[in-house]
Amino acid sequence: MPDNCFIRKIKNQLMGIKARTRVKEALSSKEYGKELTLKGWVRTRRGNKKIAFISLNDGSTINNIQIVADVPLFGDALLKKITTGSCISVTGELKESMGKGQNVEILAKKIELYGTADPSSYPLQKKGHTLEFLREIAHLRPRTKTFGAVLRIRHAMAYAIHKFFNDKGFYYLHTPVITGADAEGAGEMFRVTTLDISNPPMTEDNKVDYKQDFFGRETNLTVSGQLEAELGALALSEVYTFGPTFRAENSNTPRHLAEFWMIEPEMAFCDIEDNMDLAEEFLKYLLVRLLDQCGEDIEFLAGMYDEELTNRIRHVAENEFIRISYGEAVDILSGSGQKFEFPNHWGADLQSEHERFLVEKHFKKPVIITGYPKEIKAFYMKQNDDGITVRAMDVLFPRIGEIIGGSQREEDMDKLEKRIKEMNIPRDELWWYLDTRRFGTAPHSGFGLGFERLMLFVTGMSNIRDVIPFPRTPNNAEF
RNA sequence: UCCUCCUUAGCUCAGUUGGUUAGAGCACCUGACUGUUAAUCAGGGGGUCCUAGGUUCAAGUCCUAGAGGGGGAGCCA
Repeated sequence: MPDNCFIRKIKNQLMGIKARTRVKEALSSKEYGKELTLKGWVRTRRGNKKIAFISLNDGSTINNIQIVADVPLFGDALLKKITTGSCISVTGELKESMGKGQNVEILAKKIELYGTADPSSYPLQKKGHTLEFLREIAHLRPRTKTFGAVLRIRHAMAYAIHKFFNDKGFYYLHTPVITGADAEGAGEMFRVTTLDISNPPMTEDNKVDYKQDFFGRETNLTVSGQLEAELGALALSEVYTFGPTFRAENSNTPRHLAEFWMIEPEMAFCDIEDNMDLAEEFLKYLLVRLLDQCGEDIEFLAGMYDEELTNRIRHVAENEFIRISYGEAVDILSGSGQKFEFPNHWGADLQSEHERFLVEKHFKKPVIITGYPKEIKAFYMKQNDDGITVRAMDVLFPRIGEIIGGSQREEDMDKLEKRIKEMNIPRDELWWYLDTRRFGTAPHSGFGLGFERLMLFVTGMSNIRDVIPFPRTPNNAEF
């Protein structure tokens, strides 16, 4: 019977990696006396003439492992080069630690220096840095505890999203990143072109001649995969997308990115109630999994940035979401006695302050609001019989506001066409979308979850630029 | 895009009613120290006070414009 170590060796060989133990594995091992090889980046080195202590991290866990090096054995020259930020390989014996602060350590027998990091120019110090400063060195910030934690959580959430939908029988649909449609009206778009923008070909009536462009037409980066996801749902029944999304809005807020990731499930034979059920189950699933799998990282972020983080996650995971109509929300707001900067009235969209009041003060739970006036929502949303509201739903979370926006879709060809006309949407560009209503239409629903909004909630970070590795915002596309 | 606050050493910041040579902590460099825990102790080097104008005998400090950043708002996910 092969032991775990043997299996790991085989796995590592398959991956083309020489046998190496990850820091996470070493820290939880009790095989004292065993010789291990660890590789990683140095967080700090301290000590005296006789003995040196090196904190090593390889990103497998938030915790560092302590390497103990006998100074005479390795020599001053080598140890002096092992500074914060340098990369080393250490082979040594796993030991119970004599010192406080860690259970195990590695007594080094061999140290190989892969890469030095000049201490006078390496920007990361062992002291804490502000998040604003770290944004300027986004190429190095994954080496900090905070961003290590955030990126591990980001991975865990992305994986959990795929697992949730896969286990429910959804198919992952790859919708296009480059789109020819500018119909959804979800926001300003980034143009995609290979034309020489300083000297584009012109038509006779002095307009840019996109017929000569790469695709023979105007194209943009997608603002949503929803319309294409509907095509998938009306064939495979349940699909979801999970991909990059682009908005060229000049939004300068801690909640907006020009490039972000969105998850959009779309389900045939599904009404607005089923849609809300799925959204709630989905979010709770992710939170439970998060607490189960990312405990140490969450604990660190809670201690560092947000004392209430764990409680808030648990509270949302364990409580029913409140479900109210737009009309009820308006009544609660006007009857609340609360003074708002922008007083609300029926027909106007809810302001951030209104959403926060409902979620954080009035209900103290996530709230799902449905039945918005059709005037303030998109053309594709299913119209209610009252003729004035649509089956939209917004899921509002504490701290971050709208985390999900969705709806039951209008499957009736006549109603949909009428709405397209009323809202002046170019019908010709949507012939393929309308075809699904011509041929075998079906009731269906879906929603969009902003991945980074979810990340804000689960990490306790307060700026969306700190939950994506390389944020793109107005005036910033470095790295 | 609007409102508001900020920008001084590598980092985080102090700098009085405008007044000599702009400071601190950490980091860095040198040295000391036999098990450290963001090690400790002693010493040292380090400045385009965001940029450009202006007011003044004198500007880090006051005024104007611009750039960058934070927070709030709008748009939204």
